Amino acid sequence: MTNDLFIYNTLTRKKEKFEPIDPPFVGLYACGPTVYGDAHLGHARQAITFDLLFRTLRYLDYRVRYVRNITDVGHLENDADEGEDKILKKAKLESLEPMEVVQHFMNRYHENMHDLNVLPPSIEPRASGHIIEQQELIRKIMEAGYAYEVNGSVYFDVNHYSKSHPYGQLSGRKIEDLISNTRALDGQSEKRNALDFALWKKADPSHIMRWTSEWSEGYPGWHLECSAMSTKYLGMQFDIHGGGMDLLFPHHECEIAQNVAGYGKPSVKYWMHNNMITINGKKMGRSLGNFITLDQFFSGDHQMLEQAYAPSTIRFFILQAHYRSPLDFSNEALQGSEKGLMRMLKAIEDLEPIIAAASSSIDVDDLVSRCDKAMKDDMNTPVLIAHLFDGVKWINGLSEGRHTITSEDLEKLRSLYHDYVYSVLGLSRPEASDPAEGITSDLVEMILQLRTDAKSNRDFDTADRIRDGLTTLGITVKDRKDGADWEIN
RNA sequence: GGUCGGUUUGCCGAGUGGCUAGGCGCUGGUCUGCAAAACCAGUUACAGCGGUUCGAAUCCGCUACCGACCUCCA
Repeated sequence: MTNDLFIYNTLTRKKEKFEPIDPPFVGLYACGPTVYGDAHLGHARQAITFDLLFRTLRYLDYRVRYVRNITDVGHLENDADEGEDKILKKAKLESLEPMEVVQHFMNRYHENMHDLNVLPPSIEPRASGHIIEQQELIRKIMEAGYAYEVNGSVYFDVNHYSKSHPYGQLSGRKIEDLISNTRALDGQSEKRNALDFALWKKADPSHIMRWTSEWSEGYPGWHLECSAMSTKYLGMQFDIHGGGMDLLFPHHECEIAQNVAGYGKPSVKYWMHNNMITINGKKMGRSLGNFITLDQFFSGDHQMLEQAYAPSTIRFFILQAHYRSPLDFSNEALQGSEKGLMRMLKAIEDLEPIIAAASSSIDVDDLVSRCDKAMKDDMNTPVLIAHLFDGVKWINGLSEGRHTITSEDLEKLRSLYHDYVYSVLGLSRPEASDPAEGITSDLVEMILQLRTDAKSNRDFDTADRIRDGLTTLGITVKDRKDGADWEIN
């Protein structure tokens, strides 16, 4: 089995063999959320995609430093807004300190990520904590001659830069097309060219989030933080930079330009982008207002949701599509994922009591290598999951005596599911967190024992009355040969 | 308008020039006092029209429709 992982590099538009700059170390950076609102399904996809990559790389024995930032400053509403950023706008609205808003939504984001079994990154830097580094980078870019100051604001000179460097390579754009298609917005008169983007913005008097600098009291432009923080923690050259496809242009394109202008060469070897979640065929996003937050999914409290969905169901739903394909939300699809996940998890539990035999009637090695191949093919989780479901059929066959397995193969099969389902895919059985759950459980067990006794006395009236009573309470009884299982609906 | 991508069976979604993706649903069956659950089996599609090929859903062209980005966005 080789260790060759292939990943799709947006920069070259090809799947490439992953070769770290300094093996076994891997530097991974992914653009995290802007914390001015609750996280929605799209944020989950971004986080899960790069969590999956983080887990996959670790599974392949790489030593990974994963940096995922928190944007807590500097995202301009648009250039015409003259100094009011999103954080600040929300803060005014709710009469809170900007940092309080940031803290609030950051905490909630962390809770959501925990629920989704997204591992904490190695470092989670915040833009507001790296103003010095960002200013440093602005100076470097100015020294190199690729930025200019106007009225206390500093802009990147895209036109000048593009004369000696390719601009638009990552997003596949041509500078001429960009020039002819860029909308002329109000308040851009300061810029030499409509394509130029802000590195530093002078704050207007009403703007409370501000820092001092040699140019003005102001705040950094929104592309700058990722350039500054990624290189601070991962070095001038690092392996992988990820984010949502919607960040490709202009955000990541600008990042490349900033790094080349400031540091002399590009910093990122592989660019990876996850696709969007759609809802009724349209991208789910804050700006469109058509999003469903993760909390709403978990509670079922949204008009479009027919029920609550467990975090692991959401995770499985996302992993059942390839990260570069769009994924359309629907209740039907989510319910399908819920059922499928339960079936998979049940099979893994059923793996435990299986007893080994002298020979195997199933080809475990083949299954292992198919799974391995799927995962190393640009993290093809839908195919991996399809293979794992093939194995589920085998496990059921083993449980029912239709298949046999040697102890060696059984061990392989158990680690296969443990490694892929739990460690790499990061799936888990939805756990009951209600403290009353334990007592409920004991009570139901006790009642069911009475019913089993009644059944063995052929007192089916009593048995049925007990079952009907439990059904009314929302407890489904599932008879086995030697008793009964149950679940709360 | 420009750039890029997509259109797969009831739904969600993989994939490849010739060989059953998978899940859900549905249908049938096994098990069961009955039911449910579980398990097993069945369920063969690739927008339209041309072309290349022994053979295309898979390659090429055109058409239709959809989406993303071009302004903050995961």
